[in-house]
Amino acid sequence: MGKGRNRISNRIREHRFHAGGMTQAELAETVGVTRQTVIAMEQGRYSPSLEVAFRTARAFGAPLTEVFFYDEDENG
Amino acid sequence: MGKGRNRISNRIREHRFHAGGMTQAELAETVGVTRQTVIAMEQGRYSPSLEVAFRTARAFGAPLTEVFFYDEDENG
DNA sequence: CTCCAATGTCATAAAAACTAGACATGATGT
DNA sequence: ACATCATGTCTAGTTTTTATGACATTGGAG
Repeated sequence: MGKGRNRISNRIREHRFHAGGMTQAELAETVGVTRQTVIAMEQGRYSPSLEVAFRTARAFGAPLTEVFFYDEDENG
Repeated sequence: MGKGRNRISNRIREHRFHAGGMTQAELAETVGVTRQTVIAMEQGRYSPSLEVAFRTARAFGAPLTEVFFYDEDENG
């Protein structure tokens, strides 16, 4: 969907560090995606599929809504 | 992604009816997607993007995790 | 019965997510 | 200096999501 910038933000990085310094590669394997996907996701370059989002949150033992956020502003 | 069946389930239909009989077409316009997307999503034929999932939940005034569910069984 | 709204299907095509591999850089360690 | 790990970039390709439009079915209302 992406006309302009992404309305989705996340705290993947914080969760990785909080999880004892889990690397992007480790997270990727746990989630079942490639390292590239983790990097792009973490940088907010695109919003992942709901399934990947759920598995990512689950990798941290956190609910999805504590890892991903919908920034609502303007036209909504 | 998507080898076997979908691990994502949802209660979109229940929320639609609970929201005073909101139609699929109305939901589609509120969310900003087409009617087809709502139908496929509601039937669980695929897991939507996180952004669409957030907007869908928001259309019901409910948190994402009350509309979409990650069914974890086997090889998680 | 006829009209219409709501749901659903099918096919085609564009856009976005995701994969795979090569390569660059900064930090850390030997 | 050399090796290694973690991060990040780039290009190119596959898969999935999403759009568009045409059409079938069901149920209710006039």
